[in-house]
Amino acid sequence: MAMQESGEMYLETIYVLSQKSSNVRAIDVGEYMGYSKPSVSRAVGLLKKEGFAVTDAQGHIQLTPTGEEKAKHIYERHTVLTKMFIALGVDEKTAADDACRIEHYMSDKTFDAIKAHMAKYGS
Amino acid sequence: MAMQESGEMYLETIYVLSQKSSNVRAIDVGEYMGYSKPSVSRAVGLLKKEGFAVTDAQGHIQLTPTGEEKAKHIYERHTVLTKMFIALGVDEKTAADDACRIEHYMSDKTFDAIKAHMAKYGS
DNA sequence: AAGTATAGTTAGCTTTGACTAACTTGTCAA
DNA sequence: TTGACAAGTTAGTCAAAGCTAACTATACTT
Repeated sequence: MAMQESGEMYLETIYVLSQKSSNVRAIDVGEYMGYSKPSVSRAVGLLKKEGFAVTDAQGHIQLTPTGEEKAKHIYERHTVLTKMFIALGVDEKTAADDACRIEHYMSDKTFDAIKAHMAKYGS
Repeated sequence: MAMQESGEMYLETIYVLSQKSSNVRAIDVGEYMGYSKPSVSRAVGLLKKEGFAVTDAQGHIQLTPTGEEKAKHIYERHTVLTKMFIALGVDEKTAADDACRIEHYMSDKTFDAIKAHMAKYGS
């Protein structure tokens, strides 16, 4: 089955945190997202089962190539949509919040059209 | 608590069907949305409890003023977003499908910015 | 070495919103 | 008038994804 919004958010968060520090732990993910430890534990377990992440003996979470690809895919939506909303005059926080929710529900077709438009005319 | 995507979709569907025929029944809503009778029954029950809809003895569903206002609010998102995506070169079906999902997750601020932009430059 | 704090997991609860099966109710036709 | 079909409801199931409580295991401190 296709990944849900929830799984995508965990993937994206792990990806973002990986950019800052190479040691991403479940507790960091939980703090970042405002979720409890068991919720993260469960979600990371699912990501592992689906082949998007692995953990080492120290509990450090890393994305697999597939996981990273997927995370980048989502994160690109996040950045492009945020930029578009800001370009339309929306404040940064609202733009980012909206992008964060919408990014999971937009088809590739529509996103590509937006991306192309932004590349041409976007600030 | 705030209404979820599910409730908004039922409201919107009742609203759209009301435009075509004044007698909207649960079965029509179910067929339109592809949901079973019990799902619609339950959902309409919730809309009634929250004051967004009423039914008469014949089972005809009508939106209350509050319900209609809310439905229009969502439906406007639907039409404006669909138009925007089409203006960006997306095919009609994809545009409508994406709008249908995204409409529930966009803040008023961002939507108003898009609406204003479309009013100025939109086709 | 013992105690404490931190991190992760397990078990079980809750809500949302779908589903099927089975019942009720009302209308219409033979 | 009786039988059948259509519409709606009730009861109970399931999955997703959050939660708390309580357990385990590791690691640091004294």
